[in-house]
Amino acid sequence: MSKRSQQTINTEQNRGTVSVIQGQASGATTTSRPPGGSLQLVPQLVPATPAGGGGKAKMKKTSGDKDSDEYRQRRERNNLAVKKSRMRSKQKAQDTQQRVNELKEENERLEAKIKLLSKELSVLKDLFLEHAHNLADNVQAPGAEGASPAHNNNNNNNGACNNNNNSSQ
Amino acid sequence: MSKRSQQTINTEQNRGTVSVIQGQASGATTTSRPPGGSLQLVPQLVPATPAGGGGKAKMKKTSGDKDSDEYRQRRERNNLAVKKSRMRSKQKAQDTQQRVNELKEENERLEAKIKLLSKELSVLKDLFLEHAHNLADNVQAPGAEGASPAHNNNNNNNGACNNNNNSSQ
DNA sequence: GAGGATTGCGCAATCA
DNA sequence: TTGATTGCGCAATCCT
Repeated sequence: MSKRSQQTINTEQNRGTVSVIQGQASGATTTSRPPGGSLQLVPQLVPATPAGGGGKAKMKKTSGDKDSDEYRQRRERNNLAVKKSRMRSKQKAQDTQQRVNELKEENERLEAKIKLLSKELSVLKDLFLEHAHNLADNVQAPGAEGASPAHNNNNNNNGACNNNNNSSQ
Repeated sequence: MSKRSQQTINTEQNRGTVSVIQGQASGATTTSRPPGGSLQLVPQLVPATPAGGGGKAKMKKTSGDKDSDEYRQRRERNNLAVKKSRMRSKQKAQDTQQRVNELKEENERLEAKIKLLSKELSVLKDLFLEHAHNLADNVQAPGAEGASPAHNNNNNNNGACNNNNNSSQ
């Protein structure tokens, strides 16, 4: 992650573009007060013109700082890249949000289905239980011969297997 | 929306304006730049006046453009607000992503549950069907004993176990 | 090592 | 008026 940025609000052609880098002073939030002449903390200056010596900074077109053709080209390309990147980033965020919505819907559908299945299951189980009871009752009555609850049922049951399952919600 | 912020592209005009890289503190942001010299310390004032050319430089402390005290204060506050806003934005995006993950997990759980319930239901239904068939068989062939493979149900019940399984969807 | 992709940051316009 | 958002450009990195 980058940290330092420096924005030079300046302009081309002024040969004096300088960037100052200031170390971070945490906590200092005060408004900068122009001190009479005392220097503040550590601001380090970085001369923007690497040109050697105090003379003329003469940058070639292909390497000059700031106003060279190449610089502008690079900046422009970067600006483009930045735009593109941000666009995609934004798009992605949007997609993610959409995904959340879809998943939420899906979840609701699934929950509903679970509810339905559960109800169905419950009904069937009840049916079974009821039936089993009936069998048991009827088995007890006649002369038992080692009747097991599940098999060999002499079931005289007259109907009584009614169950209404209306899964209503 | 905003469009033209000229930070750098503005051409000519201020000739000494320098920008500072400030870490985070709001402190000194201004700089002056003696044209040619090597900079070592940072005077806090901004020497270059933006209104160099034809305008009148009239900067009061409380309304001047660019270098006024108030301006700096406003900028600083805004920078702070921007940071805050971006932080929140980023946090939100992160949360959204997290939400997606959670929902995905939840979905899987639900799907698994559905699968389980479906299986259970299917088993019960089969059981039911089998039973029903047995009953039918025994009703049809009362004379025979030990006709059905699994159960030996002597069930006089006339079928009639009505099961409504409305499985919709 | 050149060049696109990201990212943090400050500015300014705009919203609320 | 003031904080919150948002688009934009710059520069430092990151990543190919």
